[in-house]
Amino acid sequence: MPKSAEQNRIARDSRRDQILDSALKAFSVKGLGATKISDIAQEASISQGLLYRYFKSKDEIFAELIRGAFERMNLAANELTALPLPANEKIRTAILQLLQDIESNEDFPRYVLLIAQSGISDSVPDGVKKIIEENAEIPYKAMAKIFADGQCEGTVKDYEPEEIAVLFWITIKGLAMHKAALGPGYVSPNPQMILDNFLK
Amino acid sequence: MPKSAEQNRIARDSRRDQILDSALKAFSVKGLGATKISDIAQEASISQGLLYRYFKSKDEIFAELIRGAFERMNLAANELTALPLPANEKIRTAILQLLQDIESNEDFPRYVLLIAQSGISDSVPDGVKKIIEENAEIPYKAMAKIFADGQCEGTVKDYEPEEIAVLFWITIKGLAMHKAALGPGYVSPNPQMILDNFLK
DNA sequence: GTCTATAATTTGATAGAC
DNA sequence: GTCTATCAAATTATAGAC
Repeated sequence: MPKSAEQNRIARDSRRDQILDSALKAFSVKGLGATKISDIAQEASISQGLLYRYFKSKDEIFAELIRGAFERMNLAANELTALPLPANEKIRTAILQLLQDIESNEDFPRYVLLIAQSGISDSVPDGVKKIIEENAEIPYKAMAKIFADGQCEGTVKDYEPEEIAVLFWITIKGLAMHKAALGPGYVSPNPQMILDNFLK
Repeated sequence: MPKSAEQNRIARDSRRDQILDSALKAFSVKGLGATKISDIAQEASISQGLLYRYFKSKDEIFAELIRGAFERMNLAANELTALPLPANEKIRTAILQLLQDIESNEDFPRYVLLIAQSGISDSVPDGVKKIIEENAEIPYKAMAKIFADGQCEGTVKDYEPEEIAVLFWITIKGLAMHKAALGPGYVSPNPQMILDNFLK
């Protein structure tokens, strides 16, 4: 009995995901420019030629990963904003969740690295630049709004909400990169110390 | 009259410095793997061939930059430690100086980026890996000591000194990278807000 | 000291067999 | 769908002229 169209699609998607996952590992460690197509193929345990059945180029794989990273981040930001909680509880929830992700979700620091690298490098493909421009500010604005709400509620420190949001995200990015650089044996910071930076 | 040996050495050193400076610009923006020798030569306005009169390879240039970066950082850490001030004043001095460097010293964020990239990437040359291993902990230990002193003096928050030191450095690194990613028009954070994270 | 030209190598992408 | 073989382009590094 031949495979159904549905089965074919699922198999194809799973192969695609496998390649994307391998590419994420490679890109996050070596960067876009230093990652060879052969690195990705080897990590995915497939031949170099087969990879081109699923993606047209290295840049396309990279763009797909960045797109996915922002999609998840924006989804998370929206969910957080919509939570029926006072601002200080939203902040507590966000920090605990993000620290948890850094600790135990292997892909999370990789995505952070990917976005950090893309924002800095000017040698990313044009398509990716556009994605970054369209999305880079969203998480900052989302958190700035929550911090401003918290100030109205009297629970958040009295600095400019935009500045607090910058501090918030560079702390998260910094911790993710710190873990990526130092590996599993890194000094995991007390979540209360992080919360302390933002809440009264 | 022929140039003296001394004059020759100075001319040679200045050319070397010019190449290193161009390489720092290129590496910090594109990363080690994506930076081509021709990029560096073009940035320095010299031919590709001439570059090889001063450095054996791209890796050698990279190693030289990393070596220099750690040298400066360790020097600064030692000077700070030796300052005849109470711990909270040392911390204030360090933060104000580092924020100032991020703002107005163009090379500073570039060095931060360089070290951040080298710590994460596993495709750095072996010589560089050794330099990183030997030096990576020094700034963390120096600041942890100062925070511990400050706790004895009653001016620093009561979290683990090692954890505070991690938070300190990821904040600095994060701000440097944030500026590098967003360019001159970035949101510059209130220094008092940063200080607030560490001092009682 | 400096450049141009080029050799040698690496790498991205394609073609064709199974 | 998958792999091996191969082409074409890019890149490092060297050689030789000025």
